[in-house]
Amino acid sequence: MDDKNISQAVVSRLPRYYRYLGELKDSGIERISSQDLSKLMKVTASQIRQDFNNFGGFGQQGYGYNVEYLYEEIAKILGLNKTHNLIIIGAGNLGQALANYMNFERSGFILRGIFDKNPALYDKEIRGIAVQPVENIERFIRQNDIDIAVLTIPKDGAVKTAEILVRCSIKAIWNFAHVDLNVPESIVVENVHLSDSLMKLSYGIMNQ
Amino acid sequence: MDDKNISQAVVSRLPRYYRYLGELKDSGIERISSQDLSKLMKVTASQIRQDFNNFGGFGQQGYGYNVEYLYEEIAKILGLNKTHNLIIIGAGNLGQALANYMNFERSGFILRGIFDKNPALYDKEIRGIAVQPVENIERFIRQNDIDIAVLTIPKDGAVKTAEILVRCSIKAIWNFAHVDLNVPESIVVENVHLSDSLMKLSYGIMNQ
DNA sequence: TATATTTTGTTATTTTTTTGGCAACTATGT
DNA sequence: ACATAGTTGCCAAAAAAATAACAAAATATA
Repeated sequence: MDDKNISQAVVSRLPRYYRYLGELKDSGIERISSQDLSKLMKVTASQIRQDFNNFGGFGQQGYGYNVEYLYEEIAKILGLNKTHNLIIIGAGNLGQALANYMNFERSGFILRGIFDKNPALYDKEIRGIAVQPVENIERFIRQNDIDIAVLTIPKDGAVKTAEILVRCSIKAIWNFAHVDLNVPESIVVENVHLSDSLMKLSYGIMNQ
Repeated sequence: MDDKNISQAVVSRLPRYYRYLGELKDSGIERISSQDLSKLMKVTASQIRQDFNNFGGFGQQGYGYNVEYLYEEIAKILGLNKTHNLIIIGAGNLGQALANYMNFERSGFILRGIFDKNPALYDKEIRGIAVQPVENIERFIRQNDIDIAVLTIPKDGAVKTAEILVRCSIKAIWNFAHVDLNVPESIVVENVHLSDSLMKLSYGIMNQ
């Protein structure tokens, strides 16, 4: 199904398709054509068909796409039918916000542990999970089958912590630190550089 | 300086250049060639030169680029030499995290107000700024020269609030809600869809 | 049932983005 | 002062991405 080399551009668009299809499904729409979806999403119908056809033919001529079926297929492509255990490293404002904010369980991402280097936080519980010392990270990952580490610590700590995560053979890092992590190709890194995003917004203001 | 139509791909890379140049500057490096920078950043030297040349010739043959000069020029391109007044709408976990987390002032983004619809938060102060009722938004924006609204509320509220922001002629919206805002072209919208990002990460795990 | 309409999957074309190549110019060393 | 090595800015080529076009197949309609 998920073949050779799908371009990053295509993958980036999948979550948006998934979001729109979810909304269509929730509002009881059974089928949709690429043309109707293109109007809704403000992209070309051609792009929609091209994107889906990277993963196989999900539609039917003269009919269009079955919303629920397509929704489920995209979920599979994105791996949302599997569950992932994750830990948050850095229990500061952002770490706590992510722990509370994201509806992890509902979407298959299960928060298993929270870590910080500040002892003042060790008696604190977030969503029923106690904050642990960072020294425990390595053992915890190995013992609890953790796939994903969320890095919400300052950049110096992030680089050092990434080295630990590499040693534990973590599968993926969701990196909120303002630094590029240098890890082997086999480890997935998804960066969320909020300051980069704000700078792009600033550029946008400057240029109409 | 900021000419006709710079592609979004180029603009997206500017904050990363800015980050690397800042680090070079802080470590006392005076000059750098596109080739050395390309090794550091793991992109091609050709792309670096092309990107910079979209905005003018910042380098010198046989010398390279002066780090501090280039750093400042990129700051200007991104509009970081100007200050922007912003408000946060939604004082939940994420809104509070952003208020505390981002070093707004240092980077020219000045937090002027925080709004929420929950009265329980109105006596609360975040970074010395009291949380206000959302009913105040329109007047506050007009009276305090607000450029940017940060939307950290659920999607239903976000769509309705965006309509208010359009009426106030806000310049830009930093949107953390899981919905695409439908606003006039003249208003800059920068989306941070965290769940999209997590889905991309999930896809990455699936496909090695 | 026959016909017109809709709509996909796929190939072809166009556009955009990235990379390569090089003349012109600068710095440095002798 | 001169030669050598380094480096940009820009143009050309290549690669990638987006869009258009259309045959084939299904649905809808009369």
